[in-house]
Amino acid sequence: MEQPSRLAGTVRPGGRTARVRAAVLDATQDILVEHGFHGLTMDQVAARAGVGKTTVYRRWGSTPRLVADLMKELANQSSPHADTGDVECDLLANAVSVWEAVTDGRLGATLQAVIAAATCDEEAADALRTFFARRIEEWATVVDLAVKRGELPEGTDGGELIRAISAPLYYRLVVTREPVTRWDAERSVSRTLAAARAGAFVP
Amino acid sequence: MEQPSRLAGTVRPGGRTARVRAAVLDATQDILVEHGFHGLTMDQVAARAGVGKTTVYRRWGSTPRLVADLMKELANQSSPHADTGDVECDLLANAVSVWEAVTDGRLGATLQAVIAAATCDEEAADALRTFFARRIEEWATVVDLAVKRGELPEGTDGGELIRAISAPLYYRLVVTREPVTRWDAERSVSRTLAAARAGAFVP
DNA sequence: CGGTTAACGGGACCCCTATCCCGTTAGTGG
DNA sequence: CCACTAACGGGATAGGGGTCCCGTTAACCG
Repeated sequence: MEQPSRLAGTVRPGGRTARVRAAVLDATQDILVEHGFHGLTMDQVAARAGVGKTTVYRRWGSTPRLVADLMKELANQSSPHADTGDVECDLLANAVSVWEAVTDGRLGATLQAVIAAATCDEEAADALRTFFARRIEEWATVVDLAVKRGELPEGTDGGELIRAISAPLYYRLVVTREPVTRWDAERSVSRTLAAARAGAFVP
Repeated sequence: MEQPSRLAGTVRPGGRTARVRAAVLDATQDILVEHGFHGLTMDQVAARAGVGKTTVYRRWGSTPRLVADLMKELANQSSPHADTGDVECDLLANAVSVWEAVTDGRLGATLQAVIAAATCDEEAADALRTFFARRIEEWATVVDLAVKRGELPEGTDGGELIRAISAPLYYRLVVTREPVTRWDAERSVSRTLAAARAGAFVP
């Protein structure tokens, strides 16, 4: 149930271990797409990945921790954003990437699974917090640059602005469960930008 | 597993049935507060409510449907909002009521449970959609009144404005899992209002 | 290339949860 | 007040997910 102790003996991160990890994480994502988080069992993951059930339990312990590990893996594949020199373009790129992530079957299913897992597992919640903290921080830089260029008021809080852009999209996805369209992404950008230009993001 | 057929024979909504329903829903909420949705089992609900396990299965069938029913019950207790004659006041009241709902142990636990249940059960998802659709519609009226008074631009979309106010709060609660404060509620109002005054909510 | 041992795999076991059967209780209508 | 039956309750059963034990495999190191 615990991650195996790394204190006694030597670690072996070599070939087989890495192969097993990849197979298990892949199988997990497949099952999430097909059955969602509620339909994810250690049993199925093991069978699908072609590994022993015991192995999955030993290394991950539970489905929430499995999903948390998957999220950490995806967090590392974070694609760097473009900096076009125009805030509206940059922020639209951000909103659209959120929309795509949420719409895309594979990534969307994983995101929703982590959100579900986070409600019952602190490790999954941490993975989620870390993931978004990093994403927000990355995108906040384009706001800072826009402030330097004079496109937005001095002192505009970049992190809060980025949050404000994706919030309506996730709100529709998870809370009100309304369809999320590209149109929603575009409107969120223009609305948030209107508030920002009016100085609403300056504390 | 199905709701018992109401076609053959007579329905008996009288004393005992209503008492059982109330006891079960109460027990459900208690368990949600203590253990969350993942720790909710039909067994515990039955035991806690002091009713037969069979009864709970017969009338609700699963925990997501139990939670969905609880949500419908709470939706009917929807408290009407005040209309102070000042948009900012009204919207602040809205944001604060969301903040309180999310912060309050009992209601907050239930809300998060329904959100979790909605990811794996269509009935729970429906309950959620219905609940929010109604709430949004109710509060949208204060926006319409403000437009009539000339406080906001003609054509402002009330529903979207209300969504925009609560979105950041739920976003923090469910997605980024950051703490939600009254300060967040206040900022959300002022930012959304700034965008609205700039005409960002006029299609 | 061969010994050492971390890591994996198969299968038996166990507990918890869902389901079923049937006897009992108590609303309902006359 | 009585017959009727919808709805409830207890207990026995079964199925599936999780745990454990121990033999096997293959990475690491000299």
